[in-house]
Formats: sequence, structure tokens, C-alpha cells
Amino acid sequence: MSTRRDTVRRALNDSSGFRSAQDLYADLRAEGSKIGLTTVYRALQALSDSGEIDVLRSTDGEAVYRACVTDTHHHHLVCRGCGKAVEVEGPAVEKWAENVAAQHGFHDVTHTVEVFGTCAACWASRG
Amino acid sequence: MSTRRDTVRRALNDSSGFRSAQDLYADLRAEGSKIGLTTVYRALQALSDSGEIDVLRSTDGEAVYRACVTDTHHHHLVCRGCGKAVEVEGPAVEKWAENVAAQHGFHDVTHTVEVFGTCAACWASRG
DNA sequence: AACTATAACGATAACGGTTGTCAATTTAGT
DNA sequence: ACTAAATTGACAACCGTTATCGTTATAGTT
Repeated sequence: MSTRRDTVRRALNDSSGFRSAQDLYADLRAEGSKIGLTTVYRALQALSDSGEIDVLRSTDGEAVYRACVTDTHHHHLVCRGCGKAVEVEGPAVEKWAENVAAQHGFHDVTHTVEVFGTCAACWASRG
Repeated sequence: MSTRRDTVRRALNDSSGFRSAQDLYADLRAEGSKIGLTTVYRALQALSDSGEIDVLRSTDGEAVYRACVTDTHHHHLVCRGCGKAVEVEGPAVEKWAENVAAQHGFHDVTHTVEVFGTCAACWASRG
């Protein structure tokens, strides 16, 4: 089952960095697929539910998806220019989050960390 | 000028934690104001543009706003239950972000960090 | 291969938060 | 008061997302 889901996963894997559902839909139609937008949304939701991909919201409210290479807890360093994402770990951050939460009496702590910057290539090409 | 803008700012200051535009609109109407939804959006956008308030997106795509007490760089520890937010600093995080970006050749680095948890009060009241 | 039950699919409509439009009202300056 | 400019708010338009529902593909059985 779910050839479509595999198709969407592949499309996401092929592109490093963030893609919106509409982006992926456009990509797939461009390469000749007859997939529907609804199915793209469904596939992304399924993949996200099973933890295979990452979801977050861009500043303008669009949901963006990302395929992660490792399945351990990690964060991302994202290029503002080309959208390429590097997966990074940060024991220091994990610890800090735990500590600061404990200091304020918070339990059951989670956190989100995203680092944005301009990668070497984009930096070179635009001065 | 802009009594409305002050009204919105006050409404946001009165409530600790996150509020959506629609929340604030409901609050203001509830207390008898004849303000319109459009104006609430406009005021929030103006306040956000001038850096007086913080904007971010909830996981379901709604824009949520927050009045910050300090104007130095800081992060937030947010309660999942009541939405109350504590402003926290994290030199360790700042440094980590800088380092990890430098290691990968990234320039012009910014970052977002949000820590979520259940505050002592909410933890006690729900077991 | 034929049949059936079940799941996946996709076009379209509906939904909800946000933004644009524009006439009416308020404000500031004279 | 009078005028020009800015603010306001009702309403419509917009856009990403989700629900609906008839159609199509799949898997299992005979």
C-alpha cells in the first residue's frame, strides 16, 4: 500500500531543507505525477505522525516539512538563503533547558531550538 | 493618536503569556469596547513592527503575541497548561548557537528557543 | 480470472485565520 | 468651524489547510 506516501517521502528526501506541502505538490506535478494536493497533505501528515519527518511553521503560518537523517533528538541549523539544513546536536542546550525549567518548578519539559544563518556558499555569492 | 493601539497594548500587558489576535479581540469586546477585529490586527502588527511585542506561530498556524518585560535578548519558558510565560536568559545557549554556526561556516546567526513545560501550579492541580 | 471488501485517491467544497478594500468617522492643524 | 490626513471597522477576498464524497486501485478469496 501507499505508493503515494513513498512518492512524497522521496520528494522530501530529494530536497534538503524546508518544503511546504504546496512546494512538494508543485515538484511532483512538474515531474509528471498525477498526484492530488489532498494526498500530499495526507501523506505529510501520516509521515509526521509516525515521526519520520519534522513539521514546523514558517513565520507566515505555512507548515513546512523536513526529512531528518538521524532519529535521535537534534536541532537544525538552517540557511536563510538556500534553505539547506544541517542537523546538529547540543547537549549544552538540553541541559540548560532542563535546568532553567527545574529552577522555575516546571515539569515535563520539551523545547524547540532553531538556528538561522547564512551558509558559506550563500555568503560568498552575495557578499 | 492611536488610542486603539494603546488599548490593544494594555490588553496584551494585562494577560501574561500568549494571546492570539482573536483572543484579544474577544477580551476587548467582552469589556465593552467597540473595537473592530481589523484594528486589533493592525495594532498588533504595528506593535510587532516596532519591536514592542513578540510574535510567533502556534503549532496550528495561529499567530500568537506576547508582551515582553525586558528588552534585552531572552527566551521563554512557557506553561502548556495555563500559558503563563517566564522570561529567561541563556548565555550558554547563545554561545552554543554561535559556535555551532561557526563550525559549519554560517554567518549572521540568529536563533529561536522556546522551552515548554507544565508549571508547578498546573502540575499540582492535575496530578 | 472474477468478485468483493477495504483502503487510497483526488476534485471540489468548506473552513478559519489573516489581509485588503473602502466608505465613514475621528483627529490635527489652521 | 473648516479642511486634509489619518484611523477605524464592516465586509469581502485570500490562502493554506481540512472535510466530503464519489471513484479507483488494492488484497484476499474462490
